[in-house]
Amino acid sequence: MAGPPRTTYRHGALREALVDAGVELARTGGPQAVVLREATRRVGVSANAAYRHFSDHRALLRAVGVVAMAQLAACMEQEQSRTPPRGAAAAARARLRGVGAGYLRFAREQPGLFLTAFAVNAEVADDPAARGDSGLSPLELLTTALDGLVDAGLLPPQRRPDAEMVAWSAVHGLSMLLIDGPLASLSDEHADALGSTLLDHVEAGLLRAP
Amino acid sequence: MAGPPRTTYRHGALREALVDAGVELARTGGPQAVVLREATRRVGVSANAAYRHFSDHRALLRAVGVVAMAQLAACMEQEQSRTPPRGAAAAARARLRGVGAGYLRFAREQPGLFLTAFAVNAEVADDPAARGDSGLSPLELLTTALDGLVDAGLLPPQRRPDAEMVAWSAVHGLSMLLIDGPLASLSDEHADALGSTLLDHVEAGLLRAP
DNA sequence: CGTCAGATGTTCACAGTGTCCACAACGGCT
DNA sequence: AGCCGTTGTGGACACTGTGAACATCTGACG
Repeated sequence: MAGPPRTTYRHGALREALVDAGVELARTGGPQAVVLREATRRVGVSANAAYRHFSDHRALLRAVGVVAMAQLAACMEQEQSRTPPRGAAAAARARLRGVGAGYLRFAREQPGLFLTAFAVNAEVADDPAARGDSGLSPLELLTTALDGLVDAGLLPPQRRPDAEMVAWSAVHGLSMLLIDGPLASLSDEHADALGSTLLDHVEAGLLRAP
Repeated sequence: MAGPPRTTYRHGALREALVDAGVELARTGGPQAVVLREATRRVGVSANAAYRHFSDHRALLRAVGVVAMAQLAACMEQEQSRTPPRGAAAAARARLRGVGAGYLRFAREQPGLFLTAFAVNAEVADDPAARGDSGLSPLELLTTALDGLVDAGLLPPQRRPDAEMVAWSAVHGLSMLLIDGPLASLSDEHADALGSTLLDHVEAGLLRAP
């Protein structure tokens, strides 16, 4: 007499499923598109079910942001391991370059996720899950790369303080301008070239004059 | 016998009033806070009245963004006229510095408006109203300053291409990081110092080595 | 093995938002 | 005076986030 047993009960991984749905929404539509009800709809669950796993709509957005931040870190690491360096100094430079290149690439290839990561940046930055395979957050990857440059004797110690903020500002700003700023209509080639130029400038501003 | 004559009819400047209300909302709450119904409520008019002047909620937001962009330009101009320069070369440098300092100051002092201006950046950038007193948009102010540096012999012509994007990226990125990024909790003093350091780096990266 | 508490999902409900449509008032035109 | 386009109103709808009460499942404990 009882109806068919509900398949939605005890989903088992509702939280992950909702985050996945949210990530997909963010990927295609940015932070604005990650709407709680739509995520539950995609998972096939009632809207309020989400409230058993997230206190808030914002909590869901934050969880999506954490995933996005982790993917950013992964993208940076992937770019770092692209060209195996030879020589300690070259390796240190390549690691910084990888940080910047990965950042820019992620912003171009996944603008929705990129924006989502930074829409909740302050609340996500130090989440233990917002890390890449190496266990480092994007900021830590940058910091590590800069420390490596100091160790290699390429970055004068007196220029080390706040260097991450200067470098980060540059790539972050360019990313924003490329995503929906005045540079949004640039071709991929020009955008790549501009990214390269920008990274050159950053290095020029930081590294010890040869 | 007819009811009291309506004061809301033929408002005369409803569009401006709605934009003003929207600006106030954006100022205190950022782009998210500029909600159409609240703006009409503040003006004392029915919600649908807005649709006689804006096709869309987004159109209202865009109008607010234009005002914000104009205020950004004004802030930059104000900073430029702060310290009267002596000597052509120093004047050229001061103009670039003013561009960057004004940008950073506006982002710190009016984060809501700053974010609103860039929330709709692509649709606002070339609006004729998004200008300061000099009639120049923020980007044009920067371009002009850089051209001035070339004329003054301080910026090597081969480094001129894309220089605005490099410079803009730096200040824009720092602004974002200061507003709701990992630098949001910085004291004003530290933020100012960091801004100064960043502008130093930008200049160092651009200008001809002495 | 039966029962009961807590976890998890559902339904109902409400306020708030953007937006559409039909209507009303005003004011300048002929 | 009379008409018509402009501007504002009222009501309605779909959608969102969110709270409260209810239902169902599951694991722990007797």
